[in-house]
Amino acid sequence: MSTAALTPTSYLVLGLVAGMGPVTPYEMKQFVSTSIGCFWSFPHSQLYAEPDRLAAAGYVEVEQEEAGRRRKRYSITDPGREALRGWLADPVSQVEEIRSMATLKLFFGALARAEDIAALAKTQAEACREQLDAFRTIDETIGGQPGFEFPRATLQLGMKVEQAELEFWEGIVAHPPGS
Amino acid sequence: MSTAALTPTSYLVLGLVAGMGPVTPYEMKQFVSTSIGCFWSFPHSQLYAEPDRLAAAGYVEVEQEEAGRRRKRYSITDPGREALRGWLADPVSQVEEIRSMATLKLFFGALARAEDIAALAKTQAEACREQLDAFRTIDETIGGQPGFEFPRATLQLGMKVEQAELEFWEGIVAHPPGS
DNA sequence: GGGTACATGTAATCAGTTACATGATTTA
DNA sequence: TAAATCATGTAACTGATTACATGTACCC
Repeated sequence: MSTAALTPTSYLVLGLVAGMGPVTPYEMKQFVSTSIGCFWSFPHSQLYAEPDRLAAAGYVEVEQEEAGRRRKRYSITDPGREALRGWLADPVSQVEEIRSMATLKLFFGALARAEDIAALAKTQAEACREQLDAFRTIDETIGGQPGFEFPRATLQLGMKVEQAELEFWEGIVAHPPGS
Repeated sequence: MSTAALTPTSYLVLGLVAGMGPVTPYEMKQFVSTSIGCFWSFPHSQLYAEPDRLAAAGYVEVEQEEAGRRRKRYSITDPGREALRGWLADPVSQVEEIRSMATLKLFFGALARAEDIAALAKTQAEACREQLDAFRTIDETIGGQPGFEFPRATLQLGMKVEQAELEFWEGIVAHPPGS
């Protein structure tokens, strides 16, 4: 039971275990791919490594199947529930950085050829449109299903941000900087 | 001269060296803190480690002062310029994920107390407002200075995204999900 | 001339990614 | 029953962060 600080990934997994009940890494993987994965993706190997780290810290319990695939199934413990509660009760006072390659390239636009920047902006605008469509599809699929209000809210955020970025890149296409 | 793939940080440093001419890590640090740092921050130790990695790959040259602080000063080479050009000419077809702790907490909102989510939303809205103000101040400082059109454009993106996030969190404050 | 802030770097650690590898189940 | 694919993991690597450590210049 170490006291090592938990990472965002830790809380993500802890939240999944808390919300999904006794669960295997693969079940989490399935769920992630159609939900959180939209705004916080990671390789499935994390879903095998992190639960064991959480178990070592006493935040989850593991039970392994005796036969067949010998799956490991994780459940949250009281300390885990408490840690999750504490994390959720601590509001985030920082805003996240954009940190995108596209923005980085735009920043160095003066070193690029004008047509490269134009292509960048067009490609990004198109990517934003596709992402926006994908979000809308998911949003319609979820619909008004009870119990999904919060995931749905994050989707709304994704759409708002994507819309803003789309407008920005369209603006760059229409009026390239330094011209 | 290795062929290891360059990371985003590599290109960031390469772009700085290309744009600033023969430059020391500290000078890059100074510049970053008032520009790229807004949307892509990192510890200064990277500005000491990465140039040496780039030098090993032949993308930059290093010259060390003989006396005093024995600073290392880096300049871009022809292969480096070519690598940077190639990178800039390759449009980015993916959009970046949100990947923020605040969004993660909102996603798991059903496991939190209602007042925690309210506090989260209020705190985030306030943080967005402050960030927006900071961006506006920088924007006014840069003003219409020639040669800063591209960095300024990235600032515009930051403001658009921040504005969208602000509206979103204000919406959560006004109408909490699942109520 | 001593303290303080600025400037410059190194070392150790580690989370996250990449790549690999194998077992179980389905389907044709 | 062969092959494909689904499911489940492990091992190695490494970029990024954290923490440490020291040197230099300036100011009172």
